[in-house]
Amino acid sequence: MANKKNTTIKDIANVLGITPSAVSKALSDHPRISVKTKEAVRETAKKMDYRPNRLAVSLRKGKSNLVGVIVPRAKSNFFSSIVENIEKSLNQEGYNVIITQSNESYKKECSNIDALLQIQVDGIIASISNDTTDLNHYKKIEQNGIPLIMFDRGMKELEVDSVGINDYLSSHLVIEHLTKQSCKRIAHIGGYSHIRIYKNRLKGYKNALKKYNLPILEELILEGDLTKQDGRKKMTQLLKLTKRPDAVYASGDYAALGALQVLLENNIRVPEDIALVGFSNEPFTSLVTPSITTVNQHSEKIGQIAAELFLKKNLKSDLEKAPEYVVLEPELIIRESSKRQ
Amino acid sequence: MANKKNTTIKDIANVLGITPSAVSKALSDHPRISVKTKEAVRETAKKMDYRPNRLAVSLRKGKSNLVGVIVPRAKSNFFSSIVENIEKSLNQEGYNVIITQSNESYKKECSNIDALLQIQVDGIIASISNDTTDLNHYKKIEQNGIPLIMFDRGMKELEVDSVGINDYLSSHLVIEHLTKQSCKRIAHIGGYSHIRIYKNRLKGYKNALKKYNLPILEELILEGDLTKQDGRKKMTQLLKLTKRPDAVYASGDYAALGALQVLLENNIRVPEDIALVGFSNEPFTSLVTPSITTVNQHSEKIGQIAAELFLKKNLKSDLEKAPEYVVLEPELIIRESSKRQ
DNA sequence: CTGAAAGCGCTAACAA
DNA sequence: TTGTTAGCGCTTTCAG
Repeated sequence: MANKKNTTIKDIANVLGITPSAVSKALSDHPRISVKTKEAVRETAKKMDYRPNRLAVSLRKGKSNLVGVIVPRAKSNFFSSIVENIEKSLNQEGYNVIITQSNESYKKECSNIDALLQIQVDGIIASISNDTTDLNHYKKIEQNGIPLIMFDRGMKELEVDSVGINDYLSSHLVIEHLTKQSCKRIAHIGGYSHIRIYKNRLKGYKNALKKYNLPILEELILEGDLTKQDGRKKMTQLLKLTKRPDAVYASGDYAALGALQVLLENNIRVPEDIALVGFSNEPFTSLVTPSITTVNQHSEKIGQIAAELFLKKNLKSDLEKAPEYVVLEPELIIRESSKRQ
Repeated sequence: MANKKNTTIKDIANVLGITPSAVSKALSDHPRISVKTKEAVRETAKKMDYRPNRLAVSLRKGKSNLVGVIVPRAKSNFFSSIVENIEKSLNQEGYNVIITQSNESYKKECSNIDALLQIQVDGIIASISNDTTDLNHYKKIEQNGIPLIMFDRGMKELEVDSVGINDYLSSHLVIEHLTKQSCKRIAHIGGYSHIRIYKNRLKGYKNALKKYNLPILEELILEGDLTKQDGRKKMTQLLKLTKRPDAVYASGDYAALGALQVLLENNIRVPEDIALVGFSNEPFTSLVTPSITTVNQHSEKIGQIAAELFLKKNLKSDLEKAPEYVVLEPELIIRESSKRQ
């Protein structure tokens, strides 16, 4: 913080021979201040390079104009694009955004929340880490009386505003596409099912199999953290089966990438022997060979809507209102890894 | 900010029948407070879920315990890994880190700096955007009396603490390797040379060519923003030459990727016809086919050192000290895109 | 239209 | 060992 003393409202007042309160009012364009004074104040403020002390303003107003964002991983293109759009929307409204990442760790998530609450953010926009099952730290946010908005990964136990895509439908699109490629034994590498989106994708997967008269085989349904490592492990496991799958639908692109690597290492042709579909449309899916079919989640939209939900909640400061759930339509992006024809 | 009134130091004082100042001192473990009082205060503080109001503390102390970080792009693995390590180091010291991204835009960089100064961060750790030539906004930071630390991309005009790798040497490693693959016409897709690191890489490139008795050909030296798009453009341009290069050294992995795409689209064999080297060791360089040879910049180290530089400067609050420059050794990672043997 | 004064929550001299 | 007091910079009633 400044060594060189910043000019304060008082300095301006002294220069102009008026009181600090008059300066404050002039600066905030109070109606009962003469135009002449206002102009004088604004002018000397500029001349003296006056910048209001946000700390003081916040302390006084009980509002920091800071919004905290918690993402599981900032590297992921999906999340970073969401963050970008949250920032864009909130900056326009005069908020500054503080980005933190949990690295998929429950512990880091807790400390992030603590840090944000301590900084006195006006609200938190978050996506839950894979590692999180206990939700008490999220309840702290409510207890602080500030809004919480969730995106992508929510939890049914947490009744807060949220935005995400229709995961159930996503699975339907994937399975529909794979059956058209005449796949019959479709495996699913899923995320932890305590997280709603993964649960819904699993549900959609099972339901779609039924719809297309395919059997649901427990040995083909796996659950993990969807990292590249996890994808490798799960694919290796699937290859050990006496009856191998002829398609793999992974609930995340990184897991799909890991699976692809294992397949290629074992000289299994993709998609001819085993077709592959990922989730999230990370940029690398179009870079690898073969390119990976995946589901686009409209990250820009998600960020924007999350910001809007916060603004709405914050404006009304009506935390008791029933939560609003926004659900976007998924889009299947078909690439080489699943196109047999 | 809290609707439900948070407990303050005063509340605790009232409960215990002592004064706020006694509570304050007890909480900060002041030596001249009785152990009994301290215990009582700590206990009721916990019971009442007391959390100090950082705004008030900051206002009072003239120190926010916030450090701002500006990265050109948060998506890039290089930068996100640096940020991760800055966070890790500074959190340990009780600082919270605010991450902002300039998206390689001068304008956004300015507004980021303004935002950070307004939030009253205690220091800023930044890497310059490609788009930036004017440096007045950085001087504002000094004017605010807080330390500025630069990493990776610095500017010679800015005499501040900084950390990066030996770019000059990096180019030498690259050219040495390429000559060993018997490349004779090595093109360079460089970054804007007003940015020091790109200038140094260019210098290293030219110098190494001389060392290996290869001619410096201006038509093989290009300059741009090093995006994938830019890489495509520059590669296309190089292919139009009557005498094509037999190797391309790009100062960034994204540009290398763009170049690779163009090469493959034109059925040019990599590395047999044209060898390719990138810079930064982004994860995708090992994922594409052929995998891309690149330079590892030790991002973890850079983040950690940047944090240390800040702490040192901040501790001494001695902004006048001569700036410290930390230079790390680069490491060439040889992959398929340049291995001819 | 402008000024006086109180106070947001906390800390730190100085007193007692 | 504890209390008193002033004040960080700003906003906001309430008077004038």
